[in-house]
Amino acid sequence: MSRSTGRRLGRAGIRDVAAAAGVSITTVSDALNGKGRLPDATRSHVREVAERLGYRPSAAARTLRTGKSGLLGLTVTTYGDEPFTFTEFAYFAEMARAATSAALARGYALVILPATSRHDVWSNVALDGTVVIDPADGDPVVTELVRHGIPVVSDGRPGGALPVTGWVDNDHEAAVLGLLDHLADAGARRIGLLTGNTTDTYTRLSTTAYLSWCERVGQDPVYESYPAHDPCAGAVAADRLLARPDRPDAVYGLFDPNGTDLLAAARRYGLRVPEDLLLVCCSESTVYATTEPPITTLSLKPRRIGTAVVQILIDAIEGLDDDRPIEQVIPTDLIVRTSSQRRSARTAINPPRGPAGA
Amino acid sequence: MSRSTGRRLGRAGIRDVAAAAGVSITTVSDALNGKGRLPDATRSHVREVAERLGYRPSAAARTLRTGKSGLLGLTVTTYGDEPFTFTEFAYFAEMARAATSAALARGYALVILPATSRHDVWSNVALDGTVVIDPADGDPVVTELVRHGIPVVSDGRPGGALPVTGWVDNDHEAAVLGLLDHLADAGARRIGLLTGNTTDTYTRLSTTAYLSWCERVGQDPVYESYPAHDPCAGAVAADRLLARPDRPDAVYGLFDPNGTDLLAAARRYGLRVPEDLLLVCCSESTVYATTEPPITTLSLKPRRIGTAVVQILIDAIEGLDDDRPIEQVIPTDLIVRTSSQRRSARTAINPPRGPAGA
DNA sequence: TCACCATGCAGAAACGTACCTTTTAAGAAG
DNA sequence: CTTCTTAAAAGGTACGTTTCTGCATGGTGA
Repeated sequence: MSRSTGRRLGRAGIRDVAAAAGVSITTVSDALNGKGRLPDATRSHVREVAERLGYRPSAAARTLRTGKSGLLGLTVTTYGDEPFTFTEFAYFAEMARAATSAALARGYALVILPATSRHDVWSNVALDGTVVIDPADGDPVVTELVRHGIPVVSDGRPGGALPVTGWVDNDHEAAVLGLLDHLADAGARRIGLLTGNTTDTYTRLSTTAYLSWCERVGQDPVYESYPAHDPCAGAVAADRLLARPDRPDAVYGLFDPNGTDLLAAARRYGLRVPEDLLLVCCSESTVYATTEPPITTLSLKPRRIGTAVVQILIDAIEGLDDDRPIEQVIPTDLIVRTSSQRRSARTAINPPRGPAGA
Repeated sequence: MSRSTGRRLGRAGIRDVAAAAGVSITTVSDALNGKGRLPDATRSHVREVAERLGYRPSAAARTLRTGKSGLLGLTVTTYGDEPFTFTEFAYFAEMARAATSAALARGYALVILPATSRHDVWSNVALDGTVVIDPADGDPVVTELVRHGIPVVSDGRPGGALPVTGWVDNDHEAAVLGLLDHLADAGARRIGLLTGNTTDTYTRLSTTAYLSWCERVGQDPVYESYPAHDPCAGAVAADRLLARPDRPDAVYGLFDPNGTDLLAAARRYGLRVPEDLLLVCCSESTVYATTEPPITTLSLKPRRIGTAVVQILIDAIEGLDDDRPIEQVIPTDLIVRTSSQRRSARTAINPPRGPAGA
């Protein structure tokens, strides 16, 4: 009845465009989507009419029809008790940014979703695939998604035989070993570790790599751990580490804020960096380039990871699986600054030197 | 034909649940959505069957039918030439995090979208509403959305008579004036400003507030500006500012990294903070609590802003407009630390809390 | 006994699009 | 003139829900 003439109060639909252009619905659809075989005259005419009516195709209808929504989930698992720690550290922010850019470049958009969510939120959005950051072993959400045929690519090697479509990760063991060697080369005799008591893959692999390195070189492990989600706990743990009787002469901090925390702690104990204490910290933040002294950092290259994860995911969605390897290891980057460079790597470890004049 | 028996290869639909449960589609829908009038026996039976079949309602179909997708856009305008500077600073990360949490708590999810995007990405996702961070005057995307009846709430007072549904912002002028007064109280005679040459509202308002303050107290303005999207330019500009013949004895940096940049520049010129130079910086980062010395920061309270923006938006979507004011001003928070406290101002405010002896 | 009503459920019409199939028109080849 | 080929466009169905309307049934008050 009121079909061909006036829309009630909603947006203009494809029918209205067809009526206004004097063609059929099929023609409009084909003209707008560049399909079918239509003369350019018809095509441009339809386009013009659609533009004039302010026609915008219904994403829901298109998704229903085609089965593709153009949406990718971005899932962040929670650390500790925090309800939702998205972008808790610079790493996540950078990674999410790169993933968003990469997705957009291929016509997809990212939907931010928490790993531990009520079922309904996940059901209410049609996802073509999902990126999972650091999934827990046997994550029920991931299992469910894969069971329903939705591709899942994880940032971080999945544990517990999680059936993901692919993953991207750093070689954390190699990174830690290389970093510890670097500190030892700079003259460190006893290297300490500031780590988290969380069970995520990154923390676990890094810590075990540290322990195995210690065993290899015959050093007693010296480490303090703390709940990574508590910002204050890091400073306290840093203090604890430097207060130990077996105080280390070099420290590696696994988390982003550890660098400034350790620097502050060193100051409180009157330890000079790098003369009395070598410092390295895993961080993506640029502040460590301008601290006093600048601190050596290990970058996990979140941008490359975010990009790679999305590429693999979209390839899987579009059936181009053979393009790229399903598993990718991104090299880390040790940015060496003053805090890990002892002036004389070979001479006495603690030469009494006054501060260089201005 | 092959309708009631076997789904071809896709997911189980509501029809399959109805058939398996021996009821009608209507009954399944009502049972699962808690509508209609059904005895609890039927309801639980249907739920059980649906669970057994692994039934997940199609979000696309539901959206098409109801007109509500449960998705909110989160739009970030670009700074300078950068293609997409999401979470360039800690502010965005925190704000996005809070917005995501708030949305999730009310059953919505956020879709990250760039302000300057190809049309098709915006068309491909059904949005119930959109959050826009710091929209440009007369932003075409915003105009288009509003014209299509989609609620838009902005973070930042919209300029150019942009027809948004609502907005949330700080009182930037008041914040800057209060901060400058604080520096003057601490003994500053000539306060400099490190600012950006971008045209966004925050930069503009803050800069003009600085200029009017200078005029009021009769001080010549001393400022340097730089392209805020270039990380290196900030350090250079900080250096420039302290190299001027009319060197300020206090500086306010508008952007997050300015604090460390200014601190590094001060060190290069042999200026002690706060003795020779008072420092304040607008930042959400926690690193400034542990720098040497700790730096006073102005927090814009991104979490409160993110939460408020989402609440207003969802209220508008659900027609609860009368609940909250459509425009909200969030107070800023000046976190006073050593860098802006001159000794003579009062006695020692911060007794050095060294760790109690080992 | 007869309305009458509440309860429990089923039928079927949308929602707006994409695409498969069919029709029409118009030349070209026989 | 017929038949074949091809371009151009129309018809109609399906995607999977929600929801309006309506049909039974059985108990209740008059």
